[in-house]
Parts: sequence; structure tokens; C-alpha cells
Amino acid sequence: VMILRSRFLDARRKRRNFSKTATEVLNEYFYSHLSNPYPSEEAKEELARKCGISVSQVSNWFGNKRIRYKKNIGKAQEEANLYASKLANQAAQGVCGIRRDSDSSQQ
Amino acid sequence: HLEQSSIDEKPLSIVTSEAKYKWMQIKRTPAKTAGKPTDYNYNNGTSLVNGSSSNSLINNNAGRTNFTNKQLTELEKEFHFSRYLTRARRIEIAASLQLNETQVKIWFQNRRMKAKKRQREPDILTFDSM
DNA sequence: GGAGCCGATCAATCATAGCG
DNA sequence: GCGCTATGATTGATCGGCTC
Repeated sequence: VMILRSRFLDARRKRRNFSKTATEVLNEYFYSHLSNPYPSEEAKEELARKCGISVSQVSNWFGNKRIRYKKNIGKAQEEANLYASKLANQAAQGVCGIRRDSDSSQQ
Repeated sequence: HLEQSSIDEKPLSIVTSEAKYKWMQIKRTPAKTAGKPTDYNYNNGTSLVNGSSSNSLINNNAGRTNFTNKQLTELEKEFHFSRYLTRARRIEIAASLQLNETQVKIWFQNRRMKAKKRQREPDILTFDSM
């Protein structure tokens, strides 16, 4: 019984990938805040709402994203380039959906 | 905390991932947990993944310890009895589980945070599939 | 000065999802 | 189905800040 319990209580066994739009929203935020991709609690709540996921999931996503991004530094990062150009275009058009990091915060 | 990174702001239009910001350079000190008077590292680096066997599987030197099921079960039991430990109780537990005091302390800290998180966002148990 | 706690995060790993 | 990579979640341990 204990074995079964632990088996089913292991949330990792049941996992869904986030929707494409959710991932899109998260990536947009990440790359538009590349200098400091640490969303505040409020920002996390906002992202969670937009993506239809929990705040913890947003935290997990950023945690994984930062670590994996770092591991890929030096290697080709198509995704990074994709969002970089996307941001460039938005900037050129004065789109302000996503505000870019204008400060040089820390941590 | 670090103020602006030396190479601050303005990534290049083509982010070839080279323009590094401070956060990209964060490195943590390996982890000093292992050797402490109270515990011993039997099993040199080998590890039997959350075994059903009994003894701990501590990473040889530094690094992350893999608690055994027995250790985890006992810690959980203790946690349900009380979320906070007295120094005396911590010493007892550490000794009985062959962990060091810091590990027990940290485990309780993490466990409290986990409980708090679950309270905020309750698990949605889905019993489908199995 | 120091120990323990909290909140956030790191980093390694697990287990599954998804694709060829 | 199979093998492999991508990805969300878990968790032992670290870091900075705060309290006592």
C-alpha cells in the first residue's frame, strides 16, 4: 500500500506540457527581460493568469528556463535568436505589449 | 548583490548567446553537507537510488545526498508530529537516521515550505490512468 | 557574532510527453 | 513500439535578509 501511495503521490508521473500560447507568453517575458529574468511575485501572478497555470508552475518554468538557458550558452540557440528578432520588430513598431527591462536590476 | 553587470544591457540584435548578464554567471558553491561527525559516507559514490535497502547513499564528497526511504519515512513521521524541532530532538533524529544535524534542519525547513506551498495550491489529485 | 527561519533559487535528477 | 530529446516537477542544498 505504501508503495502504491508513493507511486501515485508522485506528481511527476502525470504531467502535461503547457499550451503553445502559454509557452509563448512565458518565452516572450523571459527574452524581453533577459538581463534579469526574475519576475516579481506580482509578475508571476500575472503570467500565471495569462497562461492558465499556477504561480508555482510559473516559478518552475523560470527556474528550469534559466538553468537550461545557461547550459546552452555557447551553443546555437535558435529560440533565443527567434525571440530576439521578434522583440526587435516589436520595438521597431513601438509595440508595447511586453515592456522590456529598462533597468539594470540585480539578483 | 551584484549591481549591474559589467557587460550590462543591450543584448545584441542577434543573441548568439554570448552577451552574458550577471545572472548567467551565477554559480553556487558545490555543497558542503557530507562529512560531519554524526554521519558517515558508507558507499563511496556508488548509489543505489532510493533503495529499499537500508543505508544512506551519500554522494562521496560534496553534492546532494539521496535520503533513503527509511530516512524519509522517519522524517515525515516526525514532521507530522511537530513541524519544528528542538535542538535535542534534532540531535536524536540525526543520530538515529545517521544524518548530520544540518541535513535534518534543512529537511525540516524545506518540508515546511513544501507544506506551505501545498496549502496555497492544493494538489489536484487525478485518479485517472493507472 | 551567531543560529535558525523564511523565501527564492540553484542544480541535478526523475518521469513523462512528444517526435522521428 | 523504440530511442532520444524536450520539458515540467521535485528536492537537497545555497544565498541573502531578518529576528532574536
